[in-house]
Parts: sequence; structure tokens; C-alpha cells
Amino acid sequence: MPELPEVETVCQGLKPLVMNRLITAVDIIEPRLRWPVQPSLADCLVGQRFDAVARRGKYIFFRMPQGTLIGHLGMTGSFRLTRPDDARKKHDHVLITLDNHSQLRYHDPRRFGSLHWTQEDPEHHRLICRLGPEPLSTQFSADYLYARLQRSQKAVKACLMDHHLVVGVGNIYATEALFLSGVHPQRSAYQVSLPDCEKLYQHIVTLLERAISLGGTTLKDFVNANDQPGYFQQTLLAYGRQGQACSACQTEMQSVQVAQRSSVFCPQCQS
DNA sequence: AGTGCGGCCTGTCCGC
DNA sequence: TGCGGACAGGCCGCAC
Repeated sequence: MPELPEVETVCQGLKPLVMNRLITAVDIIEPRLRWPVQPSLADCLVGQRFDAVARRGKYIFFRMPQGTLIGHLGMTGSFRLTRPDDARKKHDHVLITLDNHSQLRYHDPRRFGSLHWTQEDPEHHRLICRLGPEPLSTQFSADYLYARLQRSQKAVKACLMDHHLVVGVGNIYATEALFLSGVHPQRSAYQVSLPDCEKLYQHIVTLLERAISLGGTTLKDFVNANDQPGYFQQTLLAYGRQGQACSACQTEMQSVQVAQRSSVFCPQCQS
């Protein structure tokens, strides 16, 4: 499942492959994604050239002269570069043919991802304009986190995963940051102290930065791989470890539902 | 206004 | 071995 670091890696990997390439054809094989792909997408894209590839949260911006293609990978989405005549794989939904005899393919078994074309500034797009700050920007800080948590009755984990508060913190990183900070996922947001916010902030940043740097090491061949990066799974201390011993105190890790997401925690270390 | 939940999907895993 | 059902997950949009 692509989290922010994977999306960042995807962007950096795609950039040299598509930059300045002209789109010569677009085939929409399966329009039923998270939102139906606009039928006009093909007409909009043909003749456009890739000016830039950028990330905002978990969204990818493909900037072109007359608009921007906004992509989201959902749970299982991926882009890969193929030859136009390569056999289509199951769940290859959108094929974008480039002028150098290559083809950019959007592949997504669960179809939780999306593709949108917009002519306006993508920052003004309805899916983008209300997003919170980037976690690795100066807009995000312990003080900001504290101020936002103070005015919420929700569970702290639900807040961390709320993209209107901060983007790019999914279930994995929220679970890990809470464990490393000793904060119970179900604690009310307004009961998280400033020192705890400083810990949470620092762990979120460190986790994301480390994952991005590790993602970078596999950057070269990711377009050919499925999106199952194994690197972070080796270092996960809480996510997916229910029933196992806590790495710090050996207490059995437990799991609760928070905002419809499984949340693993150590009942001894987190309160 | 803030919060909670339904729904969109398929691959994987489990029990029978 | 085959089959059905539960589960996982990002995130919008609706209902309360």
C-alpha cells in the first residue's frame, strides 16, 4: 500500500521517464476507479507534454501545458512504463502512449485510486484544496499539532490520519509513531500534552524521512515491481504485530479499532 | 461544525 | 481441494 514515502519514490522515479515526453494516445480500458475516469480524459491528454511530476500528500501531479493530471494510487495502484505492444496485465486500466515508443500504464486491482484532469491550478482542485500541511514542511510542527489536537474530541490516532490536519500519515505511520511516543491510539486528542506532541511530531518526521531514503534505494527498478516494498516491514515495531511481544517490554501487543482502522498498541508502554 | 460511518473493490487468508 | 466469508485499507460524502 503506497504511503507518502512510496508516492514520493514513484514521483522521483517517473520524472526522468516521462519528462518532456509527448502523449500520442490514451486508452481507457476500465474507467471505474474511485471516481469514474472522465471520458474526455483521453482527448485532454493527447498532444500534451509532461512539464513536471510532483507530489502533494499522496496525490501525484503530472503538470502539462494546458492542465494537470492528478493521480492517486489508493491502496493498490501503481504506474509502470512498458512498450505499447506489451501484453496487458489484468487491472491495467489506463494506457498512456508516449512519443518514444513507451507506454505509461495505470494498474490498480482494487480500483481505490483515481485519475483526474484539471485545467485550474491543482492546488485549487476540490480534492486538494482542503488538505493539511506536508509533514516534512515547516508548516508542520509540534506546536501546530498540539494546537490542532487541543480542539478535537476525537481519538488521537483518528486525528493523525486525518488529511485535513496533516497529509501522508496513514495507518502504518500513525501506529508506529504512537507506539514510539508512548501514546495510546484511543487517547482523546485534547488530552495529548505538548511534550507528547513533540515526540509524535519528531517520530512522524523521522519515520517518513527514513522510509523515503530507503525507498530511494529501490528507485531504479520500482516501475517494474509491484508495490510491495519490503523495506519498512523489517523495521515495524507495532503495525501488524498484534499478539506478539512488545519490543520494549515483552507485553503482548493488542489491537483495537479506531476510526474503522485496526490499531496495534502495547498496553504497557502506551497510555 | 464536528464526528462517525457506509461504500467503493479484489486479493489473501482462514475455517469448514 | 474447493468454496464462502471475513478482512484489509484511503478517503469522500452523507447523516446525525
